[in-house]
Amino acid sequence: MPYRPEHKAETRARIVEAARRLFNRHGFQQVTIDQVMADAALTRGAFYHHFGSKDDLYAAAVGSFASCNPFVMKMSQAKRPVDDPRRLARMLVDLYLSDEVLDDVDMHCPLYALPSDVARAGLEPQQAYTDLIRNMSHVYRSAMKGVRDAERRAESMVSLCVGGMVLARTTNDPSLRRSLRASARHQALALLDA
Amino acid sequence: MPYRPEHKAETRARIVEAARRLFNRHGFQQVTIDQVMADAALTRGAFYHHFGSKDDLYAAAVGSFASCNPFVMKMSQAKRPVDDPRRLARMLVDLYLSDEVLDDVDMHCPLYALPSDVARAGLEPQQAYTDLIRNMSHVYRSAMKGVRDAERRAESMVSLCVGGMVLARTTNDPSLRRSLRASARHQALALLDA
DNA sequence: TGTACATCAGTGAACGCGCGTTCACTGATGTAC
DNA sequence: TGTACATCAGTGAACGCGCGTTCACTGATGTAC
Repeated sequence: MPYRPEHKAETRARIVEAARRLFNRHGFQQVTIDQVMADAALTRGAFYHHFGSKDDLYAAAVGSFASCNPFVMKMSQAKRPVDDPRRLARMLVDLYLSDEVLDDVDMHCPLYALPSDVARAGLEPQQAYTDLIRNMSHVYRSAMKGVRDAERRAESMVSLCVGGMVLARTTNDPSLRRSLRASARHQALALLDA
Repeated sequence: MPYRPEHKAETRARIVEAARRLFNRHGFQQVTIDQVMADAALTRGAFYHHFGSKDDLYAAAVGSFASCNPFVMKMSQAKRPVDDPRRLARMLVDLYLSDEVLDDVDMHCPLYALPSDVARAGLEPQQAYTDLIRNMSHVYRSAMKGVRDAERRAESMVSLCVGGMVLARTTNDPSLRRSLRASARHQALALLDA
C-alpha cells in the first residue's frame, strides 16, 4: 500500500472543498477543472482519479453545501451552543442578511448564490437544496412552538431572507442593497415575535 | 437603398426577443449564438451585422426585460386598465406567485430566472435589474398611500415574491413548491392590508 | 536498520469537440433611367 | 412599365481558442525481506 489509506479520501475532500468555494463564487459553468485542481494544489490529470466527470464533482460539491453553509460554520465557532431556539432564529435572520455575509462571497448561501444553476441541474443537487430550505425553515419553526400559523410564518421568513439577499446581489445601488435587507430583516423578526 | 429602412431594426428586434426568451430559460452561458439565430430564423453569420459580440447581445436582451416581464405583458392584455392601485398590487402578488407563471418558463421574471448571471455581469444589466426591482416596489408602495412603514412593507413584499419563486424553482418537492409560494403570498397580502 | 520492490496518486502532453468570431461571397430589394 | 445596377443583409465555410477528457509515464510512499 503505497500511500496511507486516508490519503486519497483527503485529497478528494480537498478537491470538493475547492470546487464548492469556486462554484459558489463564480457558478458551475464558469469554473474550469483546471481552476479547481490548481486551487487544491494539484494538476488537471489527477482529477479523473477521483471523479468520473465534471458533473460528478458538481453533485459532490452541492452535496457538501448542507454542512458548509455560513450559518452552520458560524454557529459551530460559537463558544457554547445556542440553546434558546428563539435566540437562534434571531441570530440566523441577522447573520443571513448581514453586511458581513453580503460582502464575503465565500460565505454566501448557495440558496441565493446558485439558484439558477440548481434549478437546471439534476435531481441530486435539487435534493440537497430542498434539505437546505427545510433546515432553515426548521430553525424558524422551532422558535415558534405553539404559535398560530407557525409553519406559514417560518416559510415566509425563509422567503424573506433568500429574497432579500437575491435582490441585494443583483442591484448595484448601495442604498437599495441596504434598505431591501433591512426591510426583510425587520419583517422576518416581526413574524417571529408577533 | 436595397431594403426598407426599418428592415434591419426589425431583424435586430427579432434577435433580441429570441435571446431574451432563451437566456431567461437556459441562462446566458448555456445559450449559443447559433441557437439564438436559429430561433430568429437566421444563420450564424448574420449575427455580427447586428451586434459586436455575444456580450452586446446580452446587454440588449437584459435591457429589454423591463418592458417584457410577465406582469407588464399580462396587464397590457387586460380589457381595460386597472385603476385601483390596491387591486393592481393584489393582482401582481397573485400572478407573480401563481402556478401559471411557475409552470411557464417563458413567463418567469428575470429577477429570479437569472439572478446569478446578472450579479456577475456588468453595470448595464445590473441597472436594468435595479429598475425592475424599483418598478415592482413602486406598484406595492402606491397601494399603501398614507400607511405607516409603506416603503418597508413594499420592499418586504418584493423580497417575499422573489424569494418564494427562487425557492420554488430550486426544490423538486411539489408540496414544498406549493406551500412556500402560498406562505409568501399570504404574508405579502397581509402586509398590504394591515 | 537498510534496501529493493510494487502500487497507485499525481503529472502533463495531446486530443477533439463546441462555440465565438471572421470573411469572402450571394442574392434579395429598392432606385435610377 | 421594364431593366440594369448598387447596396448591404444574410450565408455558410473556416479558423482558433478553451476546456473536458484521455493516456502513457513518473515518482512518492508503505511493505517485505
